[in-house]
Amino acid sequence: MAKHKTKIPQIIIRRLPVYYKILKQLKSSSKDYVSSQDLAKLTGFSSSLIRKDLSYFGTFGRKSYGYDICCLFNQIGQIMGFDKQKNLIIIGAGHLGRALAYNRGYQERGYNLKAVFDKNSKLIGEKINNLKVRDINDLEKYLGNTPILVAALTIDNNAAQKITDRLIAAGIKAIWNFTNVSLKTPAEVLVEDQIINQGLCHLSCKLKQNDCLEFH
Amino acid sequence: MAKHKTKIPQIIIRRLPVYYKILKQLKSSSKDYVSSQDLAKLTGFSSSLIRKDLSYFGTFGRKSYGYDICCLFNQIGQIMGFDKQKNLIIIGAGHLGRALAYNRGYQERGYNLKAVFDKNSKLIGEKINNLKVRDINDLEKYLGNTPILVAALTIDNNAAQKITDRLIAAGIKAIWNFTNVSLKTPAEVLVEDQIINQGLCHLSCKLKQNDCLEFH
DNA sequence: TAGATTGTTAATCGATTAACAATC
DNA sequence: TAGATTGTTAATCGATTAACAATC
Repeated sequence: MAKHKTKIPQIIIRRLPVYYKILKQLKSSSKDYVSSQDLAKLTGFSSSLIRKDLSYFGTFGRKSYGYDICCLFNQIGQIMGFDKQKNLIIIGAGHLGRALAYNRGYQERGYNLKAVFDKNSKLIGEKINNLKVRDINDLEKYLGNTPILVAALTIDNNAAQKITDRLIAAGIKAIWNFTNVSLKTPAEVLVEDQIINQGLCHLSCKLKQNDCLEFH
Repeated sequence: MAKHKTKIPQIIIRRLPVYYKILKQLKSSSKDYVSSQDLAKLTGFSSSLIRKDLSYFGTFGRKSYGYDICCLFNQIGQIMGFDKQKNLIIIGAGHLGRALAYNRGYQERGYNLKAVFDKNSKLIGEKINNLKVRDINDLEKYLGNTPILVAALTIDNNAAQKITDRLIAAGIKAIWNFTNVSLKTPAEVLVEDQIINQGLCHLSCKLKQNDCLEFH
């Protein structure tokens, strides 16, 4: 796989999971190769764009055959770093934290869910998907003993920045942020905002444009 | 508010919720006006882009003052259709469906959560956030009696397309899709894919670029 | 071979930024 | 008034598409 000194454009990063998902489906089909035209039909992107995206990382295709499905799947997995193990914790054992604890899809992407934390003493000790809920007061102690890269934040908005500061002080490298707070972090700490309600905003906006909102 | 015959570009639609969120925060501050420069600092977009975006919908600003915070907040809410009531149901009372049932943020955007459905007889009748879980077999009957615009889909992948077909046959106009399936729908039915694991993909990709994955 | 399909270049399209007249 | 800030135009930048030589 070609290594790049320059950063991968954000816009390509956003398409990689789409390719990955389609290729995963194709893996269980009888075909070995897929052309950029086939991928265009399945992704909605143009075949030209797909070839351009893929050529950004190296030359994966075989002229007149297309792309080896398994090979490309693995390559894209590697480009996204799925072959590297990443330990993950969840902060907040509420409804959303709980749903995340049951999320499938960690392993496939190289994530290991290691712990769930909460401040509510009624929840501490409870088992969620075989993980004991830990006391948030033990956060620093835990992080001192276990190398954790990523923390999912599913807590109240008003506690978000405080916990973020503690996580960063304890060496966390990335935050998967489900709160509505725009977290302040040093440049080297990654934040991925996962705003659930954004989907509702987009739908509302598009429903309005389709004139579906007039008589409701 | 200026009405447009042409569609709002997707890229602007994606920024509207960001403006909305920031303006909501500003509303509870002591200021009445906000300049495009202030908004630039808060959103990360350039002031030029912000003025351009807003001018797309009309002229909201006041030269030398900036934008009236409350007025702009309401305008953007209207542009996104938040002033119109939209009934919503959730299909699937698993961990994710449950989390969605407890989601705050519906009302503010004009959504009313009306019902939760599941196929599991053990769950049917249970109360989730004051909503009784209904039998999926009663879906058509229910939709025949109650006008519902949007359905959130939090069910198994292998049931997703089948339920989608039933929802569309019963008149649903938009699907908030939490499954991993690329749903096939008629052009006039909106689908908003909310792929939870996409955030994990992006984080992994960026961690790799920051060389955080080497020794884990 | 003839047909298919890649990888890449050049052309096009669209989005962002810079700049500034208008004006509060 | 002088300073601030919008709304808008023109310039720039970046992303997508079209086209095609290379080649399997």
